[in-house]
Amino acid sequence: MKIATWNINSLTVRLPQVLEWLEANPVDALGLQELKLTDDKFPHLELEAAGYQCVSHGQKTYNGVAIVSRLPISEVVRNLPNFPDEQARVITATLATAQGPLRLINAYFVNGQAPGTDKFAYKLRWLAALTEWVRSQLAHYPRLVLMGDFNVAPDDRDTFDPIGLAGTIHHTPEERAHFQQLLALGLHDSFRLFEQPEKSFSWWDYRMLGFQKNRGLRIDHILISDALKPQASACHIDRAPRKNKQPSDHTPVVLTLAS
DNA sequence: ATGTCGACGAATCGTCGA
Repeated sequence: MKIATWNINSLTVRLPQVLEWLEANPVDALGLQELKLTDDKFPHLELEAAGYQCVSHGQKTYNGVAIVSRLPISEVVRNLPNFPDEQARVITATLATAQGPLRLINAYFVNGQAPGTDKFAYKLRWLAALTEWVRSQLAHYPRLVLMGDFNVAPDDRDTFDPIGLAGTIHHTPEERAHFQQLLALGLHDSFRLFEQPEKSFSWWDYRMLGFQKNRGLRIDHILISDALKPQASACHIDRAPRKNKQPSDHTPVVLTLAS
């Protein structure tokens, strides 16, 4: 089975690309981030016609996440129960797979703007709350996936300019320590379980020909629990959608689990 | 620093967030 994550930067604008991508890449589950629409505007009919059930946690203008799945969805939790938040950033659900229940946490991590700002402080508080949520979920669901737009480049391989961008947002020691704390819960960065091309990125700035120059970051991740690790057979970044005429600034990451 | 997007409210652009 295949599971993917994609920050689509407005589902209103990108729905045709999502449908096109799913047709070419019929994954079992897709986590979306930055819907930028409310739940009443979520395009259930169009995705159902493509064979997918969806659960969403949206809001107007900003943020918003959804799980799009061919597998039955249950036990949906919106946002972090331990962290009251007006921003819609997390949706957690159970997928009924042939191997049993799989707990899927799909998140749009806080951007954080810059170290020293209020937004950065919010990012660190949010990260701490997320870690506790993942810890508690792992205790109940050994088969667990945490994926989404992490807004963290875990190490120097994950940025086009490790020296020039050292200490800036996505690259700070605090953010990277939080990423390591997530791994310490018993999770694995599935992308790094396999040999990958150098300079593999999942996001490129719209400005200054970022994609054309491959000035990007790897900030979209799929973390899998110890129990799922033996099943993982591949993980790759699909750069193709970034070449579309009106692309998202992010591109999908796809995990393959052997049955 | 920002050369790009997208949403929004109020206009036919300015502001915010990323």
